[in-house]
Amino acid sequence: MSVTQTEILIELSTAILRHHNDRLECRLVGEAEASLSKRLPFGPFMPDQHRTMEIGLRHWVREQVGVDLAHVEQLYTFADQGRHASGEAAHIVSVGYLALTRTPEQTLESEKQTPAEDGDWEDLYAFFPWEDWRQGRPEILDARILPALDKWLEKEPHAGDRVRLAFGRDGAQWDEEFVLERYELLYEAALVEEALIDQGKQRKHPKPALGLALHLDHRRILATALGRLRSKLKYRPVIFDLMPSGFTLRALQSTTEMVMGVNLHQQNFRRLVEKSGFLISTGRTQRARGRPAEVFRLRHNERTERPLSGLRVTAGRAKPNSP
Amino acid sequence: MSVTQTEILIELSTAILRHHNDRLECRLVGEAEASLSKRLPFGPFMPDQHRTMEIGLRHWVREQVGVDLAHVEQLYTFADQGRHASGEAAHIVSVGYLALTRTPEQTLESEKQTPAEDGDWEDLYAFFPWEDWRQGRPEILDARILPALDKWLEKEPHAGDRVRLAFGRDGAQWDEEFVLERYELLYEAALVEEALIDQGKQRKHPKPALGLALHLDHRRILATALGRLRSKLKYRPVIFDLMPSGFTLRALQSTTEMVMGVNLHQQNFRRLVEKSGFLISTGRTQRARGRPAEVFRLRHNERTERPLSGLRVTAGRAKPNSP
DNA sequence: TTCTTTATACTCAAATTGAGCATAACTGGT
DNA sequence: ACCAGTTATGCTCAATTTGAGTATAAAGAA
Repeated sequence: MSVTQTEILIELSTAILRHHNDRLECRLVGEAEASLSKRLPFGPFMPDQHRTMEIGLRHWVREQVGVDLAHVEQLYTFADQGRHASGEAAHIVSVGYLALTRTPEQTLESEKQTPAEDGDWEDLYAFFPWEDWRQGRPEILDARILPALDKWLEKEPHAGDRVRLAFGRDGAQWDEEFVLERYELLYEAALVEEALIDQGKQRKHPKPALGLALHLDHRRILATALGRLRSKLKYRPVIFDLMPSGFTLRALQSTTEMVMGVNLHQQNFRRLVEKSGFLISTGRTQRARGRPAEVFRLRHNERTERPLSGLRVTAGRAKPNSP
Repeated sequence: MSVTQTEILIELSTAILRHHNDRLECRLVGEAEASLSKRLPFGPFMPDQHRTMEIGLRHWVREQVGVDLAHVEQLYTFADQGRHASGEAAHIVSVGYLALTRTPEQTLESEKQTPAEDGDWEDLYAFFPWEDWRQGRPEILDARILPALDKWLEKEPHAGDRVRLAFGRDGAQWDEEFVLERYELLYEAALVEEALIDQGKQRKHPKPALGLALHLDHRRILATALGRLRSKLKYRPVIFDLMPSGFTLRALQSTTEMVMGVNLHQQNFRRLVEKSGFLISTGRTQRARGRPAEVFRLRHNERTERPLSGLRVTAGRAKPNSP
């Protein structure tokens, strides 16, 4: 059995997320110079130096970013032709990872300004504005996305059902986990900038782009990351890997809402969390504007491995914060 | 940024599952000759010839196995050193896939003998006897696995909590999704044959092995596949990709039980499925020993993409079939 | 006919979920 | 000190879902 003709190069790319500045943020590297935008932290997998890919990944993250990773999870391996600049000597296979990092410590209201070392953390929803339903249904959906998809569907009617399910039309429910499916459809319909670039077309901005673009397929990896995280929240306690050691229930809820992109019923969220038994009260209390809140911490925080059951949050019919 | 020193070779390996002969079966290839046992269907990824890895995978499956794949899903990419025979020129990275294939058609009770072309399909639980709880708690657990793990834990006490959670001891629930976690623990404790081989130790059968071994890390891929399938059943309707076009509710339940490794409450299963709205009755009926059963088929079977909601089966407290 | 077997139909209580209302404990302004 | 605004926490209640049975229907076998 003969061997590959083109040399294969494995690129490890990581979506590193954190909750900071009251946003869900993603770490980016690279100067926003010439050609295209930023990229995820990444580096080649070098089997001679790294026993496993995760070790390699932690190496690159340590080198490019100065953060401790709380949770690391392999997402998907992409090897599509055409997603990477062709004409290169090697064929690039890209292995995407999701990593979560804990908020340093109690971000007090007073010191919200970003410290200098913070480098390049971008609001995750800047890449996917249609995924954030916390203020209600995003206008961009009805104003631009669905009309554009409808126009595309005239040429590609076979995709009608996929659009219907991914974007929750005609009775189908909006499923917040289908982040990747939605992004892929927008890519296929050439509504995101990366699609135009991959097709070699000029960037003739007929309309402003849908969300910020990223290098190569990095936004696809990011979409996979968000979808996976949203899904995983429901059955594994990964949300705590975004929290500092002590936190209020309100902070936990905000983080959850940020990830899920929807608002939750506060009292029911409290009931859910208390019943789950994950948390234990530190005697402390934290004060802000209203009544001071009890500060909790994770029970089993000695163990890094905690394959427990997750939070089972559901979007429910909670009203958006504002009109 | 320089390039890898060792050449990288990507191997695509697929766990192909089907429900046949009243078993959940996995397709194997390769003569059970010299060194080690069978392997999963596999082949190298050749970027010059296959635009995506999935296309490459379908190519190898078509070449080695003569089945139509209903569902194909990428599982995980393994690149651990030491899991593959070292000393080779290239470093092998192994991308594991799960594929489901539909039972050809109504397997009548009368023709249960395996046709000749059936080649090499092995009972999945031959590899993981501790995962099948349909006849009640497998004896192998208390008879051999847990005692051996306890002995191992004396040397590696740090793994105590992982064992507790994976194998459901001291109040922890047995979670049928933790197939991979359990297999990895058995590997680390050197209780499966692959571990001995990877350590270069002689095969000095002190005790019979735990389950059938496979080539390289193929059993790990298979464990990943079973765990993923068990998990996915609960939120996506993948079970139907193991069914023929028409089937009775009892057949659907049996397949589900086979995958989950537990028995379900028949009346509640029926209620669940009916409420889900996936099925539609063909007027037909199928008879066997008792009252004839209605034959159903999937509603949307025109579409291959059906990101709908899944079955949410729970193990409940159903009693095992027999003592 | 009378068993035996399997399918299907209902019932019922316990648990969970979705939504509110009510109260407590602060801050800030007057 | 008092009041308005804000956030946390406690509790209730009805609708739904779940777990587990009991009852009945429709075959084949004895």
